[in-house]
Amino acid sequence: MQKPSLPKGTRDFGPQESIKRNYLIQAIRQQFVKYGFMPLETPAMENLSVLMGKYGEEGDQLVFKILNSGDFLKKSSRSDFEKGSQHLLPSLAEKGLRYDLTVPLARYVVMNQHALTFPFKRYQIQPVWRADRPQKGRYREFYQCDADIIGTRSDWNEVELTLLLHDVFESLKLRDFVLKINHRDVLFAMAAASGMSGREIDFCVVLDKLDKIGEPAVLEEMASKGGNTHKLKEFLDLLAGTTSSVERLKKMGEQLPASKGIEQLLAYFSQLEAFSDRQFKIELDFSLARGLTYYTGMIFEVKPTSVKMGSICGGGRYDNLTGVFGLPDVSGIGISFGLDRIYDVLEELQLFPESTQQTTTVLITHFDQESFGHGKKMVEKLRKEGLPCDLYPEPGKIKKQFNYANKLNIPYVITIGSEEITTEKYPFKEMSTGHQASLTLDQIISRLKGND
RNA sequence: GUGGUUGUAGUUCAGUUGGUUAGAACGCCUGAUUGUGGUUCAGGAGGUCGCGGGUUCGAGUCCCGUCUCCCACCCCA
Repeated sequence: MQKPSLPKGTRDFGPQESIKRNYLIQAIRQQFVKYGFMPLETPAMENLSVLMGKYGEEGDQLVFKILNSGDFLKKSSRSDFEKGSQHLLPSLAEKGLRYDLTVPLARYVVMNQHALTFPFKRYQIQPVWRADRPQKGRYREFYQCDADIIGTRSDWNEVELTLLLHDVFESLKLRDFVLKINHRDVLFAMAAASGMSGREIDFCVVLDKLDKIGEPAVLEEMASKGGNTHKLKEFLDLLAGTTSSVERLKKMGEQLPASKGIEQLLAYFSQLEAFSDRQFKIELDFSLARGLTYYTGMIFEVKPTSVKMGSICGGGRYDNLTGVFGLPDVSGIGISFGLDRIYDVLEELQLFPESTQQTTTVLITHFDQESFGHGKKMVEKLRKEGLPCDLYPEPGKIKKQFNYANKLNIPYVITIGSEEITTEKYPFKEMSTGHQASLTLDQIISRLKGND
C-alpha cells in the first residue's frame, strides 16, 4: 500500500479555504468588471514555441514541460543526446504549462487581431505554473488575476489601473500596503548617465538589490561592472531622499533632462491629484526594477507593509507586447494580482469576513421515516426560496444530527417529529445562542430571509 | 539551480548515554442523555517512528543515501 502524496509546491484547498478563495476571486473580478474589463480564458498548456525565450534564460528553466505522448524518444537522435538537453528538448516536449497570463494574452491578441476591437480590455483569473523551489509565499501552482488594456498609449490607463488596484484592496479591507512606482525610461537614463549604457539589465539587477545589500555594496558591485559610482551616488542620494515623490522627480529631472520617463511620471502624479479621495500610500522608488523583460514604460509593484511578504501585485506598460509574434507597435499596460499571496496576507491579518465561514444556513433534523419524508418536502420549499439548506440524509440520533450542524457551522436547525407534522410548527433553534422558537415554515422562511 | 532545516497517531508535539509492550494533549468513535450541538464524566479505536540501506546482541534514537516540509539566496505573484 502506497501513501498518496502531492507534487512539491502544490496544495489542496479544503471547503473552508475554497470558500475564502472564492470570496477573493469574486471581489477581484467585481472590480475588474467595474472598470470595464472583459473575461478571457486560455488553455493551461501552450506550445513551447510560444513560451520559450519570453522570460529570459532563467525563466525558460522554470517552465514546466509536458512530455510528448506516445513514443517520445522516437523523434530524438543519438546526436541530440550528445549535444545536451538544449538540443534534446524540442524532440521530447512540444508543450508546456503556462508560466504567466501575459504571454498567452499576447498570443491571443496576435491570433485574433482582426476580430478584436481595440482598445482591448481583458481580465483573466487562472492558475499558472512555475518549476521554482517553493518557500514562503511561493508556490509551483498559483493563481494570477490579470487585467490588461491593449492597443492604446493613453496615459489615462496608468491612472485607471492605479484606481483599480486601490479599489481592489479597499474592497478586501487591506490597507497596509504601499504602491511603488518607477519608470523603465528613468532606469535606462540613469544607467546611461552612470556609464552603463547598453547594460541596463545588469544595472537594474544591481540597483534592485539596494534594500537587501545596502548602498556601499551596490556601489561596489556597480563599480566592478564598470559603472560610474560618483554619478550613481548622486542618484542614490536622491533615491533615499525623504521629500515628496514629485519633488524628487523634479530633482531627478535636472540630472536626466532627456528622460521622457520623468515627464510621464510627473503627468501621472498630477492626474492622480484629482482622485485624492482615495487614501493610500504611493511611493516613487527609483530602485524598483521588475525583472520581466517586456516592460518599457511605467512600472509598479504593491508590497504589504505589516506582513513579511513579497509583492502581491505588479505590472507596468509595455510598448511591444506582440512584437515577438510578428505584430509590432501594439502598446498596452497590465496589472497582475497574486491571489495566493493576497490570501496569505489576509489570513495573517485576519481580514477574511465572518460571512466566509459558512454557506449552509439551516439544517433540518428528523427522527423517523415519517418525519424524514416531511423534511424532504420542507427542504424543497426552502430551496425554492433560494435558501442554502440541508436535510440530514438519514433518520437517526438527533444528537448526531445536531452535532453535524455544529461541526459545519450551520447557524440554524429545524427539528421535525410526529407532533410537528400535525401542528405545522417547528422548533427553530439558533445554534450560537441556543435560543429556540416554535415557528411555522413561512415564519422560518421570512426570518431566514431577514424580513423579520 | 545553491545553502540550511524538518519528518513519531487525524493534528500539535514529548520520547533520557541506543535497552521490555513508543506516550501526552487536542480531535475522532461509543455511552452516561432512545426529542437537541458547543460543557462535564467514563470507555474505545487509531502509529511499517517519511522511505531504503548500514552499524549493533538490540535503532524512533547512531551513520549513509533518498524523498518531503519549511526557510534563505537566485528570481518572482
